[in-house]
Amino acid sequence: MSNDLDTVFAALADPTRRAILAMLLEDDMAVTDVADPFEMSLAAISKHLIILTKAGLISQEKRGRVKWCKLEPDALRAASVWMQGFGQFEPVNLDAFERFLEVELPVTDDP
Amino acid sequence: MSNDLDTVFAALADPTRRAILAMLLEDDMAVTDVADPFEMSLAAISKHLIILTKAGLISQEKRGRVKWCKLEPDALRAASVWMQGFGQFEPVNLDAFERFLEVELPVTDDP
DNA sequence: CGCATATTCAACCAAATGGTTGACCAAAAC
DNA sequence: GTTTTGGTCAACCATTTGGTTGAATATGCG
Repeated sequence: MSNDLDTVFAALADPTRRAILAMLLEDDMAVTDVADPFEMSLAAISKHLIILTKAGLISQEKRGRVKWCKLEPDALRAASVWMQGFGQFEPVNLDAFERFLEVELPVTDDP
Repeated sequence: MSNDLDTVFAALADPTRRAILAMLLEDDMAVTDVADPFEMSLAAISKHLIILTKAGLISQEKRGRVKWCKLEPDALRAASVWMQGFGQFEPVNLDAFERFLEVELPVTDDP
């Protein structure tokens, strides 16, 4: 039984894609600008964006020759709901979130 | 073991592994009993359990010839925290996040 | 128009993933 | 002891993944 959690979690499993999501958290971006800080080819980033789109994590809208990418947090929320099934979480740990921001957000260092 | 988001999300991306986690939510289980409801081989389930262990989502303890599997929600918690960053706020705002925590998620003791 | 820019497509590649079998080892049961 | 049970290991296989290039397709600009 393959549901959309498969694609959402698989999309989140790649550090490049998580870095892209972090970038889109700040603002909508064109594909070329998303690709800019990464060392890989534009085609590779384009593929990552397609994966994120199929997972519903972002949406892409073409205006002119520029395709704009926009964060769509609803899919993340769905995954989060799945996790609530494991309801034994302690409340969200702020320290962990801050550590995430320090480690994950500087996308220029991303492998 | 590792709380790396890569391995945690990759582990969660497989429906068999999510089903295993759901089973372990009810109680600790031996490897053979985990494998029982699935149609695949015991070796395949054993591999899935190793992946879950490496992701830190479960732990395995051998008592006698039986290896017991136990849910370890810490890694899930880390992933959940990561997702909260996207689900709740448009621009990441730590102050707002902290305020949100105080209002919406009052700290309680370990359940 | 002619050319640059933005993005994808197609073919290819190496490595990882998810599964299978059969041999193997340790612990328990008879 | 011998056999059964619990579980992993090793080798293999098919498919997917993440990346590369180079060509192709639009769109905008001078």
